[in-house]
Amino acid sequence: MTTRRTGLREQKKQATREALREAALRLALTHGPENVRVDDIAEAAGVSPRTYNNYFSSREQAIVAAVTAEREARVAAAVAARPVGEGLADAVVEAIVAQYTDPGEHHRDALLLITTRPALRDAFVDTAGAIEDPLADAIAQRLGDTDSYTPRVLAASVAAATRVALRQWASPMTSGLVVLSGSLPDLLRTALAPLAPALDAAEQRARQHSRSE
Amino acid sequence: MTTRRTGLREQKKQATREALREAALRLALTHGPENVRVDDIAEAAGVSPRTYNNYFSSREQAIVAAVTAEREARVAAAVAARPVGEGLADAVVEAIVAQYTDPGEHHRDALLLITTRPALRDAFVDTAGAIEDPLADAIAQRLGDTDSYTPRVLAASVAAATRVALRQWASPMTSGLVVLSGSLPDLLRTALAPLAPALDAAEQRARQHSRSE
DNA sequence: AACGAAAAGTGCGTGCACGCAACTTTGCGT
DNA sequence: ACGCAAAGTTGCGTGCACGCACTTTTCGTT
Repeated sequence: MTTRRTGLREQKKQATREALREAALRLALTHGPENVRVDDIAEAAGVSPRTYNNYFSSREQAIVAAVTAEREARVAAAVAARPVGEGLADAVVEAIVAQYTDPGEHHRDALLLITTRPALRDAFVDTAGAIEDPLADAIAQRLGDTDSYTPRVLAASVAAATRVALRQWASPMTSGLVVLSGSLPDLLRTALAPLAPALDAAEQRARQHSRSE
Repeated sequence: MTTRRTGLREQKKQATREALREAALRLALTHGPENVRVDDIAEAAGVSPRTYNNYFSSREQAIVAAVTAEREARVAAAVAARPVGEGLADAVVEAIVAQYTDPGEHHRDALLLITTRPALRDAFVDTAGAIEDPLADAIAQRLGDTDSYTPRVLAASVAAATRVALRQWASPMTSGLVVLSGSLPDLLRTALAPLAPALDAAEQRARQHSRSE
């Protein structure tokens, strides 16, 4: 046994996953989300309805996945790729902002749809939780701390702050008195700022720890 | 109009809610969670199945609620009740630990059941999210900061750290090599510790701000 | 090349969540 | 005391999530 997760299998699996989420988004855009049934998505993707449910556990999840696909892995990779001289707080913030910054906006209409419907909005906000585990690994790597809860707590907090920013960004900008939400990168920086002291403190402790042993 | 949320209505509502969660827990304990249908819970509580679903959106939620009822409000109240001289980080940590520390363990068997079944375990861990909004209000109160995202981000982070602690505590203590999880208060303090710098820094900023205006 | 185990896909059946549209209860204003 | 508006309850119908058992596909091994 060499590498479990070998080629053709995983490849087809990813193809099916992509076909499903693309079909879900396309149908949601053309007919409106509430007029798309699971069977339609499955049929459009060429699989059985039961198989659809092996990949996504809700219609909203499938639709939103077309926009947020693989973001969790990219965030973790982005953190790992940051220069070692950079502080942990900056590294995390920049990595997240980069991944949520819009690259040309292929999905402009999709995002409009998502922010419009509450159910999709919720599903979209919840995707922030997916970065938690990969991010915890990346932070643990940076801190050289693989056996305490600190990386997990920090990653969970970062994910939580990201959720706050996403919810604000996607929320109907309460018309009357309140300001209309700024750009997503600005919101993310603002939401993540309060966590910087915690991230930096963890880094300090990690340094001291590695120096003393 | 004085106090919306007047007496008899809300009273009955709470009574129904309590009847439902008590019934759910009792039936789950006697017959096992997977042998309890929604209709059974509703019937035992004396309401229609449809009404059950107006209160809880899953069987697991109802069962777990019997143990975690009103915890969110109590956490917020506990934070508010802490002496003003105390640092924010200490206030929050002590408030949470106090609310999750077991008062006599009425629910010992219930907790055993919850930690045993994965579905119940997940629902239990998720209840930590409920403290987010009330805690945000309490923190905003303490900081005198009602218009920035900081309280919401801090509250969300605290909730996230709490989730980490709960998950660890309720997790099957992977038999073999890994240590068995410590007491819940200890776990909570450990999980919340990395956030102390962020909480204290926010408090510092709040003080400076109020001094300069 | 053939075989056997593991993994992915499928069909079926069951219980459930939730929108909707009555209907009943509560409580405030007069 | 009365009546109306708001809040809560209920039954119905629809689509869905998911466990289970079975078929098909993939892939390492001999």
